[in-house]
Amino acid sequence: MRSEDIAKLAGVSRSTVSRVINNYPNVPEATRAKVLRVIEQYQYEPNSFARALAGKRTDTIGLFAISMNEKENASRIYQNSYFAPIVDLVVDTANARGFYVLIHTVYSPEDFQKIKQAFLQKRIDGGILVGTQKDIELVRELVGQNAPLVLIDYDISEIMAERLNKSHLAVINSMDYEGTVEAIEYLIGLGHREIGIIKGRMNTFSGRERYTAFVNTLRKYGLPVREEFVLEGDFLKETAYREAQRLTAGGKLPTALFSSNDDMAIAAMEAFAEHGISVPEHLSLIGFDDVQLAAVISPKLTSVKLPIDDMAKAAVSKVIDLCSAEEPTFSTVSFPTRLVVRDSCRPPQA
Amino acid sequence: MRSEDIAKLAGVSRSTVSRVINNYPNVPEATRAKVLRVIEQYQYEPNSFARALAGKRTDTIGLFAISMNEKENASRIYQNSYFAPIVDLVVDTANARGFYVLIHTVYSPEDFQKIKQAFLQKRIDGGILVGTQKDIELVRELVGQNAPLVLIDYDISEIMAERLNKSHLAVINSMDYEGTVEAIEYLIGLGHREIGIIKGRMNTFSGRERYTAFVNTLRKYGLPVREEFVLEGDFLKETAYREAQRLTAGGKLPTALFSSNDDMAIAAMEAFAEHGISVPEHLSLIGFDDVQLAAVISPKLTSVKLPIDDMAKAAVSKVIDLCSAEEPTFSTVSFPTRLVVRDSCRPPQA
DNA sequence: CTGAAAGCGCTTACAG
DNA sequence: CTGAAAGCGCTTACAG
Repeated sequence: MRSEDIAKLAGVSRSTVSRVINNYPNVPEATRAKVLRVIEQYQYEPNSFARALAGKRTDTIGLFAISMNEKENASRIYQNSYFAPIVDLVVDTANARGFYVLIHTVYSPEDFQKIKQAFLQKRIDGGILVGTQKDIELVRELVGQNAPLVLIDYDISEIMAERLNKSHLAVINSMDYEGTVEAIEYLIGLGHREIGIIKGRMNTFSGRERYTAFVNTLRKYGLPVREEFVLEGDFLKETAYREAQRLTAGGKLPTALFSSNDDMAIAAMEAFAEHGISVPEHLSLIGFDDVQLAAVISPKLTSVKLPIDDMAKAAVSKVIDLCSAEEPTFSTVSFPTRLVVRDSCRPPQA
Repeated sequence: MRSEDIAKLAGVSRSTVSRVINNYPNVPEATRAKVLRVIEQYQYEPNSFARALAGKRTDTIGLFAISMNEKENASRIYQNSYFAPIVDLVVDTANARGFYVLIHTVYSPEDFQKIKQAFLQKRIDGGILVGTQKDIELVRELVGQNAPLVLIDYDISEIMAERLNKSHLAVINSMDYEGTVEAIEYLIGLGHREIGIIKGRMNTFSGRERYTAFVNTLRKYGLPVREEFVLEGDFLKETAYREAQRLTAGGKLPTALFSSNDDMAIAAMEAFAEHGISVPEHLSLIGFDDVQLAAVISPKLTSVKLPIDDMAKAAVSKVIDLCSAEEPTFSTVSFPTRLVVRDSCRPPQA
């Protein structure tokens, strides 16, 4: 069934059928009704490729989850408490607004090509990038294609520096700096003076922000940043587990530990438990993200809530807006975080 | 950059460019190299819509997660321990095989139209359906379009009855019946004679299978199926929590409870805990699916492992195969389950 | 208000 | 081995 068939059946031309489908104003109600009746009767749907080829939008957006180096281990997208909700919310929001979403995971630099291809092949109207390693080169390339692009968790200063801010581009962030400050101040308020950190990925905006905020806050209160209490991390459980082991082996423990995300906090907690160090009795622990599990494990984890709902929804709104925007625009939003106090922190033992 | 431009640059015709792109054999190595060089130089990618329109495949498959009535509550796709891994694995497997995946969630009967549209609009080469409510009418309609279709968790006898088995259709199941039998026999072996169940969704093949297997196994061993120990359920936490409350309120408890999935088992465990009933001391509890959380909570949940990896991968392989199949074919696979014994079961108290 | 025609960027018989 | 031409199913100026 093609538009031509509908046209014949309705006794009009293809042009008119097209006008009805696209809801153009210049067609009399009678004609419209007649055509619509035939369309419904035959359950006609215009071929999306022909439409797109003839200049219409594809009504699909791309969602690219970048997760370098994570292919091998078990911790993948769906188990990643950060990606999973984003995927879900993006799909839902887009669907509700009549868009399809093409989803693709990027595990290696070669996979990046897939993102470019999706744009180049005109498969999508615009795209959302989330995850690590959104190098400025990639962003520049993508922006070069003039395709609407939304970046989740990205340092805007890079974009300003590259003068990319007059493109079809938007950046969605969370206020990680402020959230971390709140967390550290909470620990300090509890009386802690020996505070450690498990770092996140440093090739991530939020990872850097959380670390910087940690350091600055300690300094602000005149507390030392002790090297042996700074654990390397990459937002993944495995590394955090190993680092926590290493920390316990060192003999000396901080009285409180800030973990750059919940997944790592939970992994560290396991490592500690195995060495008879219990939270919060021996060590206060605070996470970031406020994933589902945080409220389920025992002790319940105190954490900084990431406004992931808002971020995902905003991302979809932004791409869709950008798709129909005439002029290049750059915009950026940061959503606030919030400290959720549970049972994993306590004043230090005397 | 269009194929015509490439053709000019390379000094050949569009036909030849097309032949090179599609890797046809009848083009001399020299010509191929020449064209390829230009293509790379300009980073040319053929417009996917034009290709599709001209008869090529779209190289994208659809993944439709059907989850009726779940929109309102918080338990959505990404938190659903069943959907989430499927989505992840399907995307990964498809991507690795060079396919894009269009993802769509279906929350209401109206949303079903979206599935049909995706096919009708020729957006996808084939589709995978997973979740509840895959009514035979929908399946029939979809099959009517002659589009490759893979159903995860579906009663094949319905398909046979409808004579749909000479279509581009495949069904992927798990051996839920056998898995349930194993679980119940394990409980019986432990000495339990008063065994209850939390039912799954009855509009789901696996839900029915698990229930039937439960009933049949009790009967087989001459044990009663006591109505008050049969709790209604829908695979979701909320309902299970409420039903568990109801059970405890009734005063009489079974000595063991089989839950049709882990999510409900965990919810029930919470409800019990609040009433001072602890697992496994007062009540043995066994789940189904073996989700991640099962090994994390305390007590660790004994569960029947669902071969979700195998299922998701097989689903992708199947759609892709069906896409290039000439003749209509029907096939079906069932992957075995496995009982994973942990700490939530114990012989009944004397 | 509405139709004929050109065009979107490919692929694929058809000739040669 | 390779090009000219038709065709895929739409949309959109252009006339009228």
